[in-house]
Amino acid sequence: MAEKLAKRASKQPAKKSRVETTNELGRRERNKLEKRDRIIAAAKALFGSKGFADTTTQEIAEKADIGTGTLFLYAKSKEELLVMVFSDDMLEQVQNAFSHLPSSGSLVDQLMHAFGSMIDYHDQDRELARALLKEVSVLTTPGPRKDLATLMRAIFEGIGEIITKGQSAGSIRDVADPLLAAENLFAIYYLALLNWISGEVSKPKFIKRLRIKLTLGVEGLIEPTAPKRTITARKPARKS
Amino acid sequence: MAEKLAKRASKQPAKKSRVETTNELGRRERNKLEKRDRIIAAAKALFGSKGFADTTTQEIAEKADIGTGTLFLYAKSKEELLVMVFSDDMLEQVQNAFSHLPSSGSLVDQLMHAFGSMIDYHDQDRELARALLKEVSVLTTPGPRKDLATLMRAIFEGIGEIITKGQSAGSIRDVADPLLAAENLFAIYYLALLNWISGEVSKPKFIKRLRIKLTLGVEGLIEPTAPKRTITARKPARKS
DNA sequence: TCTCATTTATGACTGTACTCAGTTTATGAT
DNA sequence: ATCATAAACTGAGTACAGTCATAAATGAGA
Repeated sequence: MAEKLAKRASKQPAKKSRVETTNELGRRERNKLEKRDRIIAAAKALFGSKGFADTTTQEIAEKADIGTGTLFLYAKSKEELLVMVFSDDMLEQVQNAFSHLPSSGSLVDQLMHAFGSMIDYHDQDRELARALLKEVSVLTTPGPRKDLATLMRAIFEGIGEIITKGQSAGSIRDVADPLLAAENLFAIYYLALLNWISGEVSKPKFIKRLRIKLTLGVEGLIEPTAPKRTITARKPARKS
Repeated sequence: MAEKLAKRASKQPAKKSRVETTNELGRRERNKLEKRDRIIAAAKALFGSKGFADTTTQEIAEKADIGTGTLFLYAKSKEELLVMVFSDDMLEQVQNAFSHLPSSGSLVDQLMHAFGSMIDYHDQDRELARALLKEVSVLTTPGPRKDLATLMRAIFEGIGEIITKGQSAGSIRDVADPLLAAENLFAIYYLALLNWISGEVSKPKFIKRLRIKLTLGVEGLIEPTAPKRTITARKPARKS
């Protein structure tokens, strides 16, 4: 749930300034928001029951009680609509995943808890997840781009926090930039997810393997006795 | 170049056994192969000149001198055709990237060389790369699946070899499974690539950041003084 | 209240990916 | 050669995402 009302509330509310009788939005904005909600609700319902591919934009428009063309004022394409519909959901899911972490357990355990929760989410509807991940992997339109950026920030901050906890507990190096490390660990998760959702491996196998990969990602590849780390990129002698 | 002739040569050549006048394939198979080549050539040319979105399947069929319907006997969809067309190219590119690695240079330097070469490849035509990566990220149909699997194996083996070299040189831990590590490092590359191709960051920034991320990935997050590594997943006390 | 400009909505229409019923072509057997 | 069977091909037709010219709704100013 949580419909996120005041989303694209306004570009410029122009100049209703001065007396401003109502703090609320004008009829225009209210209608638009309400219509947007109807569209999202209709699309979510249909995608859920018939699947993404088998749902036509006509059907969505009909169910949302708007004209066929109107739909495309709210989403530039069917795919963008898909992202629009589920980005709220996913954000909520992510916040949920990071909010009740097991206070005990290793760094990897904590990561697995968070990722596991996201995995379960996608596992609810594999077909939909496939369509969604495909769309989300390469985004060009600014609307969904922004939504995804928000989602990613939430994820990276969540992971970053786990890492920071590990740092203050002493098991994690301080030089490791938590945000950067978060991106790396997420990358490991994401690619494993894509592979899983594409259908080759079973869920338990995927999860087991993910844990091993994350462990390796956390521990690194270098010999513990090897020379100290260099966090800034180091340019070789010279060339080109 | 390199058209990879004997690809999907045959399922079961039935039973031309016995006398077998020609070691070569029958007219049927030859026609099919030749047609496939024409299709790939036509598609590649058109995608290159007009872009993926602006090329119609009609045009491709026309240029390949086949009927509109015939095209879809060779590729289930326009997207699958795209993957078909470029998976050969990419494999070649990858083999090239890993074949002349700088013999000197750190592990990260070597990785950057290989990935850099792939990045340049995608940089030739961003629009096409976007379409391709989007399609490749989530694959369901078996044809492209197999092609991608081949590609990935080549990549993982290439990276794996770099890692193995590092192991025998002593800087890399022996317990680290090279294949697993390769997957992790590739994941870091791939997500950065997706982010770049989606248009947010500039190429130099992307490359610089990638190097830092890979360095972090190689060095890991744990305090060098921390307890020894556990490569097998370790189950917590109990729960659920 | 009545303009009038601007924003939002609409559905008939268009372009195109993909299908399918019918046709052609190759092949092995006689 | 001739036939029977199966494999491969074909393009007219279909379904549907997305467009666009026109219409309705809204709100600001008079």
